[in-house]
Amino acid sequence: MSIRYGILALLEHGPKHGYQLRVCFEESTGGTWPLNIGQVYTTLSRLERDGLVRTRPESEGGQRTYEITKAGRSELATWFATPVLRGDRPRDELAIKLALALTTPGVDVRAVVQTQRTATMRTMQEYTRLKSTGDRRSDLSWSLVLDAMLFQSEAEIRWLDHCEASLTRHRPHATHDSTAARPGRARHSQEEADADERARTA
Amino acid sequence: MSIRYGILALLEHGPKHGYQLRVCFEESTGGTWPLNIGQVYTTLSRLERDGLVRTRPESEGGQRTYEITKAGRSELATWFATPVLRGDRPRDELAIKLALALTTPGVDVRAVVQTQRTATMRTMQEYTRLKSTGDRRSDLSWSLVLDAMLFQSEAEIRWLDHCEASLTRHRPHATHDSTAARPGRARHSQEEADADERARTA
DNA sequence: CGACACATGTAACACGTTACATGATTTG
DNA sequence: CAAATCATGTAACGTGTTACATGTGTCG
Repeated sequence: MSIRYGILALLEHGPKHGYQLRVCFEESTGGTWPLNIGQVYTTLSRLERDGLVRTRPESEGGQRTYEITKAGRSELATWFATPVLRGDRPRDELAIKLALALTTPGVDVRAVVQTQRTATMRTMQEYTRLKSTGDRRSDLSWSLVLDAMLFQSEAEIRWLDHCEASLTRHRPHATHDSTAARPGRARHSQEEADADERARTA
Repeated sequence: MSIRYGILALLEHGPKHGYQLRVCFEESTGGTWPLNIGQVYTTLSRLERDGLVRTRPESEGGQRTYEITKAGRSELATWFATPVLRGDRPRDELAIKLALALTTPGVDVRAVVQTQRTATMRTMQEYTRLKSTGDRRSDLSWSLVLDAMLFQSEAEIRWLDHCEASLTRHRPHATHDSTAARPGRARHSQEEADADERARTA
C-alpha cells in the first residue's frame, strides 16, 4: 500500500509522467530506496482503473502525463489521516529468525546475535556517513528518513543486547570463561534495568 | 523469504504436515503473527520443487507428511548464519509517509505525527499487557518477540518526537501558543542532544 | 555513429492476503 | 445430528523483484 499512495502524493504537486514519478520519489527519500520503474507503470494502471488518477488528454505518443483526480485526493487525505498500524506492517524477519533459532536444534543462537549486531552496526555507520556527506544536508525529509533508519538500528542493537542478556540468564553459558569485556556489547545490567523500567511504566 | 525458512526450521524438529506447521509457527511467535494456511501449502510445494523438503512415502490420502532434506538443512544453516541486511527489509511506510507529508501541499504534518504517536502508544500498551498476562511468561522466544516489538515501538515514538522537534526548528510554528507541556511528548532538547551525540560518536 | 539518459511498457516469478471448495474426525 | 476442529488444496488479486523489448533525444 506504499508506492500507491506515494504516487498519489507526488501527483498532488502537479501532473507528471511515470519516469518523473520515479525520479521524484527517489529524491524525496534521498535515494535511500530505489523505486522500480516497471512497478510505477503497473501501479499507475491500477490507479487509473480505480479512478484515482487520469491521463491528460494532450498526452500523445511517448509521453503519457498523469494527474490526480478528486477521488484520488480524497484517498490520499485518508491515508495521511490514518496511522500505520501493527497489522499493516510486514513481519519482522529478525525477530522470527531469533525465535526460531532458540527452538531449533543445532543452532548457535549467540553466533546469530553477534553476526546480526555486527551487520547492523555497519549499516548504522553507513547511515551516519550519508547524513554527514553534506550535499543534501538541507533537505529535511531526507534527513528525517535517515534518522528513522538510525533510530530503528539503535533499537535493534539494544534488543540484540537484551537477547544476549536473557540468553545468559536462561541458558547458563557452556563455553570457557567469556565474561571478559567484548567490544560492541553493552553492559547487561543497565540494559536489563531499562527493560524492566519499561515494563513497569507502560 | 520469511515463511520459507520458518517452515524449514520447524521441520528440523521432525516431520510435520501443513496444518501442524501453522500451529507450530504461531506457537513459536506467541500467536503474535497468524500464519495463513493457504500459504503454507503453496510454500511447501515450492520447497518440494526446489528439493529442500520431501513428502514421506507413507503419507496416503489426507495426510501428507513433509520432512527436510540435506539440501534444506544446508539452506537453513546459511539463513541462520547470514544477517538480515537493510536491502532485505521492506520500506518503512511510516518514514515514507512523513517524508511525503513534508513536501505535499495541504498536509498538516504535525497532525500526522500526533495521530501516529497515539496509535503507536496504544500498540505498546497492548504489547505490555500481553507480556504481563502470565500464561506464557515462561516461553523465552515468545517473550523476546514481544520485546522486539516494544523496542521498535519505543524507537518509533522517539523518532516521532525528534520529527516534531525538527519541524518546530525548521518550520517556525504558526498556531497560537502551544509551548505548554503536552502529555505524551518528550523533552525536545534532550532528544536533540541524543541525536547529535549519536551523529558524532558513530 | 555510439553511448547514455529519457520514456513506456510486458513477462515471469515470489510472496502475501482473502476467499472458496472439499472432505475426515471429534465432540456436545 | 450439528458444529467445531483438523486437514488439504485452488483462485484471484496486490505488491514487489528481475529481466527483457522498444523506442526517442542528446551529446561527444
